[in-house]
Amino acid sequence: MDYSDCSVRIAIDILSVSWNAWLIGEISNGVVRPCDLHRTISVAPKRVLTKQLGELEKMGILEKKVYPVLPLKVEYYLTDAGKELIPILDKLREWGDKYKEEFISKTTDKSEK
Amino acid sequence: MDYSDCSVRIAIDILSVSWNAWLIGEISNGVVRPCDLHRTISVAPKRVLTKQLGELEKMGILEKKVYPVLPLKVEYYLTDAGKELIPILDKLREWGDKYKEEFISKTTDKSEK
DNA sequence: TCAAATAGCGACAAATTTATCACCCAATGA
DNA sequence: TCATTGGGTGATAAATTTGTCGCTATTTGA
Repeated sequence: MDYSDCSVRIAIDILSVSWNAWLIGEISNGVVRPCDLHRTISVAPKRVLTKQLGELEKMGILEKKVYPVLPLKVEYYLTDAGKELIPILDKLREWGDKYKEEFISKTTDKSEK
Repeated sequence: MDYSDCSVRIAIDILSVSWNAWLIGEISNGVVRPCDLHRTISVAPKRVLTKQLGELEKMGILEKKVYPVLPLKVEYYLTDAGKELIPILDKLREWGDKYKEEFISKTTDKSEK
């Protein structure tokens, strides 16, 4: 997988990484502090979320705000690039809702290991 | 990564797997025979494309037509579910086109290992 | 008879991604 | 003083995904 300057790939690569889509969704929903994100997406290891938040910031999807108060307060916001991923996530969800059942029935046959 | 009945995830998981997005794109473009797909997506190992075509068929994204002629002729077509991924891929491409430069400049700093 | 084209599979290795574990620092409240 | 909250890191292990290699089969054309 490395048709790396392909526009489609760039977008997919961002959304497909571990918890990114969920993170982006929650942040656009107003859950902007790391500790709250940890609580909300509690199945994801803390370390991983922290790392992803950093990556997404570097990529220009998120913007980090650090308030110089104590206890330290940090917030992440979507950049314009990040905001424009939301309608795409909505489309993906629509597609998923529509075909989920069919999809699950077709792929959950034998194995189940 | 296993919020597995999540609609968004299901769609992303399909598109993010190795050559799937490209395969779907080519097929919707009229490149429907395995041998032609191999030639078109020549950077991808033959074995991998074959496997993915099978997976996409099982998932209900592709439909396989085998013509009982020799030399054996096989064609893959998009199902309705598959066709409905095309506009989403277009949106992803649009997003990528718009933010690609910015993205690349922000992520191609140090490392380069 | 042999090479080439078409379609495909199994087993294993390499690479990448995710997760785990144990830490650091600062400040607050009991 | 000690546990708790909030933010974060480094090293390494586990898991998953991708890729490699070598095969099988059939038929056509040289």
